[in-house]
Amino acid sequence: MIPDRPLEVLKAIVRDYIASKEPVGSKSLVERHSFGVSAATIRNDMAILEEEELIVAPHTSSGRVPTDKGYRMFVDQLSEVKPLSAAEKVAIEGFLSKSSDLDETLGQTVRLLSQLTNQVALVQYPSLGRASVRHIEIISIDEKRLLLMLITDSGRIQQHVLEIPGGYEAGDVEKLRNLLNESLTGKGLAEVSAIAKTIAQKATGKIKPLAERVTPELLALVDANSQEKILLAGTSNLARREDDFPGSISPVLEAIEEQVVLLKLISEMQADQHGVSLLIGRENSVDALSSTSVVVSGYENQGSEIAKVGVIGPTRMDYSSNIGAVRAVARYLTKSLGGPQ
Amino acid sequence: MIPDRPLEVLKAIVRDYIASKEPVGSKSLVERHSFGVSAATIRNDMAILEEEELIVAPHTSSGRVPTDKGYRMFVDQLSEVKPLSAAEKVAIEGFLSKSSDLDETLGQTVRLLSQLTNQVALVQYPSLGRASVRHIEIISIDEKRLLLMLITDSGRIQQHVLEIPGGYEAGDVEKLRNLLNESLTGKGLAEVSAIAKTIAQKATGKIKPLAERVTPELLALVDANSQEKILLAGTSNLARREDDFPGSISPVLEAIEEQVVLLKLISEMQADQHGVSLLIGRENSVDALSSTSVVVSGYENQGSEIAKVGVIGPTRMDYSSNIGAVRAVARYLTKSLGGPQ
DNA sequence: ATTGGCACTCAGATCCATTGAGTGCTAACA
DNA sequence: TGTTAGCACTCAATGGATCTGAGTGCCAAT
Repeated sequence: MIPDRPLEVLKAIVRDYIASKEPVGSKSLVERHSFGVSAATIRNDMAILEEEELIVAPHTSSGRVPTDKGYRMFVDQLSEVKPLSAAEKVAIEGFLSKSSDLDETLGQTVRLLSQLTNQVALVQYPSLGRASVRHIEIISIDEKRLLLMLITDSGRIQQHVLEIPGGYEAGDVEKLRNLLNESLTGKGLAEVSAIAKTIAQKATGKIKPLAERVTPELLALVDANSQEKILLAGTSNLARREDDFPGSISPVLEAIEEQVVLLKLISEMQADQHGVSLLIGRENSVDALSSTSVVVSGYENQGSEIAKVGVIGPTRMDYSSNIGAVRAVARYLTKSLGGPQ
Repeated sequence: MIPDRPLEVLKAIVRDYIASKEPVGSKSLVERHSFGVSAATIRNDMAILEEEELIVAPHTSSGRVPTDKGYRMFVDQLSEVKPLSAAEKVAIEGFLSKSSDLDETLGQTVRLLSQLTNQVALVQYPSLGRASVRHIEIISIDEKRLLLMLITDSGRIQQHVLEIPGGYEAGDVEKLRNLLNESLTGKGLAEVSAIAKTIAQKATGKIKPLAERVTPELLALVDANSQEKILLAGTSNLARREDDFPGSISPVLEAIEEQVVLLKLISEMQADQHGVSLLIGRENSVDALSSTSVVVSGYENQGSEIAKVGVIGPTRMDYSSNIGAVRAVARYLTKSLGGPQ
């Protein structure tokens, strides 16, 4: 176990390093903070911290820098996070109270979060594990094309245009729509595939060919729907902090653009005491992201946790305020989505 | 007018500089190309080019680098562009023949183009100047919410969820939908706003409150629809070429993320002889983009030119192949969109 | 018009000495 | 036992000073 004062020293080192980007030494430490002991004593404490691999010296004789493990201990010790300023709260309220459309809401959220934190913000579209069908709609576009829509109770809307080479009759479309809605509304997405197949078989007479054309597309929509999706904003915020990345930022940007990688990463994260979860540096398994940290929180849609929202930035980030911002935005997002019910 | 050989020298300089990123000098020039004259002669030619501000020497005594004006002359001289490889053509065909959904098609296109060129690719959503209403749909989501949809003949689909605090009756919705479609289908978007207002006034009896709730939202959809929109892909490709940008790339990335700026830029561009239009370096008015070039081509949807697709990258880019790729992708995109008609 | 020759320039590499922040250790101290 | 002052030591960074070489501009000869 690490004694008290060394722990304080660690916190001070993290804070100073985050603020200055310079390795911090014993002298500047006693100057800036009032530990009531001399630099030599601090040096002894720092030796302990180095022993524990919480800090490291970039060069034999220079100040110390927190390791991933050091940051981790720092955030775990973090009892309260920096609350948002009044102005920030107003900004959040204003942004999120506008719209009731899922796409818009998520888009605004992610832009807001990136502005609030000056980091790259990300939001995951509601996952479909527990979602169910709210409504299925088939709309006539022209003589040979239909628009098939699937609306889930999580508010996600998926649509696809399909060609009907031989044309169709309005009445048949109407019948099929009613049939589909009767059998599928309220069912979980997982069940849809089984049920839809029997519909195609049971369908009688004229609407059979139409049903056989439409149901596979419907299944494709379900699939596309359960495909996870991420929205990003503020990529340039990463570039602005170029020098926090050893070689070049480009591999980092590439990794972030790769949705699959990001999805895997955040889906494995579990919320901790603050309702917020974070991965620091090499704690994540993606090599290109070894000098970034990810801060996410789950948000809820109509009462059940469904997806994550958060930021990604250099390990040397202001954890306290980022955690605060992510948590606040997740809460407001939950409120905004769950509200109208 | 610039004599023949100096022009050839300019071309050689551009090509060598694009390939090597090193300022190119008279000696390496005669080595790599067979001009049949000595380095001293080339130096004289280079003096002419410098006089014309087509090339410039970064330092008093170093090789020359093309200026924006030099690049411009180079591309204007470019009689044929590099054709795509067979593999690239296959990739394009494969990518674009899949889907008939506008969103998907544009998304795939932009990713394809960014891979093909290793640049940041962009595609503008069809503009709405000449678009008209194909269909308006109102779908019941639950007791107190409706989904309003606007489908234009350019294939763009816009939707919005709206709350009806007091609830509504299915029959009224049906009536309103029919009313709206009867009066608006086929009308240009510009006319919609005038017509919709009279509808709200003319609506009688029970459906009047509903009409008054819905029509403003419909107008909002039209607005949102005529708002231009751009899709980007491959931002990390810019970062990979960091050293082509003087200070830092971050202002460049910021400018590119700023859709308004980009839209203004590309909407002012007019196609030239290749069906492709380009802005080189400071030819564009955005300061942050002064060391980038933009290559765009218009694409058509159902026969009328509606929007642009292209790439943006460092001035020191391979114009020949980028022009080729942009042109090819624009053509295939036109084919893919205009096809199903 | 082209060329060989030559003096000149200047960015970049290399080397070296200096500086100073910071360390680790030890011996004295409370 | 924990704290401190003192001191020798390390090493990245800084700033000349020097060297090198690719490349230029110009001139006289062809």
